[in-house]
Amino acid sequence: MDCAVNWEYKTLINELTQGIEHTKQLRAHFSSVDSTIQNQELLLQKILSSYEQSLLILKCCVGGSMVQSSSAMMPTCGVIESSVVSVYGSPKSDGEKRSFQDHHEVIDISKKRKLQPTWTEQVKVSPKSGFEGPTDDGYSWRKYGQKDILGAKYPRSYYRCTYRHMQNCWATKQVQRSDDDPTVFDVTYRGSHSCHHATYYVQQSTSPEKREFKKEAVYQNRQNYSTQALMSLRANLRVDTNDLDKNEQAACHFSFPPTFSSGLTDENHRRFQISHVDENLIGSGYSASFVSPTTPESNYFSVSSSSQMNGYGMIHNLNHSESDLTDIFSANTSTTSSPIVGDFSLDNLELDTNFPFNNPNFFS
DNA sequence: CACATTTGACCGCG
DNA sequence: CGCGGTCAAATGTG
Repeated sequence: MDCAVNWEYKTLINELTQGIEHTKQLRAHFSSVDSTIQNQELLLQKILSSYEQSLLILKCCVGGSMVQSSSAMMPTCGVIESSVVSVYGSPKSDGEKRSFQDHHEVIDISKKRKLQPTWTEQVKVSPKSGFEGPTDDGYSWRKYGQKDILGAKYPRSYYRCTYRHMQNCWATKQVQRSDDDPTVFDVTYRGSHSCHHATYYVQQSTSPEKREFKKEAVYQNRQNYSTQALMSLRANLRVDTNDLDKNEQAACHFSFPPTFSSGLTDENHRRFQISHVDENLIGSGYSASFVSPTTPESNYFSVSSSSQMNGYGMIHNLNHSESDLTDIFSANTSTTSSPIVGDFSLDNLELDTNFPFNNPNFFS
């Protein structure tokens, strides 16, 4: 399947290009008075994300031979390019989708859905917030259903990304109030965002009451997270960030690429943690083991047999499988490529920038 | 009018 | 066949 190889190749190029671009931006930030630490962290995360994805692609492709992976990866590595994304769409409606629905692909859809990484967190809301549910988490969600669940006191709400159609973002989440503690909501996320709208609080399209909801806690969470993420990055990415903390001023722009672990949102907490799991799972050098600190009054995470707990008392339930890779790839770059910067050298990164990324022959 | 939410119907899976 | 997840028409909201 040539298109799969092609996709992998393109994605790889794209990711590495982004990595370079973001690193360059980061370098600019280091010498900029206007740079905030958050900006720098964001960029670092983007960079890391790009390299992680590239690594994963390489592992997928090299590990199990390109030919094999082509057929195997096509569905699972989540081709979310606009031309193909409809595969993941509703089994009903949309003539566009039908063109992809030969027998194989129908199976793939179902597989894909199942294999999408899911993770659960418990979000405690303060009673004064009115028990409306967990606040917005930096993404725009649109409710598409509600169900009474057997044995549960409260109905479960289903949300999908507002930008599902506009940006082919297939992230969904389910919110269910805990039976025991009505101030606690179980939020199950499925799939990761490929949209560009994972903004802070700027362009919220959620309802006003939601917007009001617990922003401070989330914000604090993000801040803490960012710091931790930065620490981890320093440890894991081997980027020389010694000067990072020195620049503290603000020039905020958030336009997150739909990469696996970018941005400063809660959502990205989760992604980092997933990547940590992937490391164990895949046995790769996947090294982003971010921890997600939290404040007692904000988010906390549930314990279960499959949970991971970090040093901050934050726990994630991660239902994962090898095909978590899927999501990494499905979170793929809808950011289209930034230009390759020829004169940039990543002195502190252990990456050969002379690598012939643009040479298709490398992959053949 | 353009969104978002609600809610009953539908569908696939176990 | 029941349950959970999703769809989509109806309704609500700004």
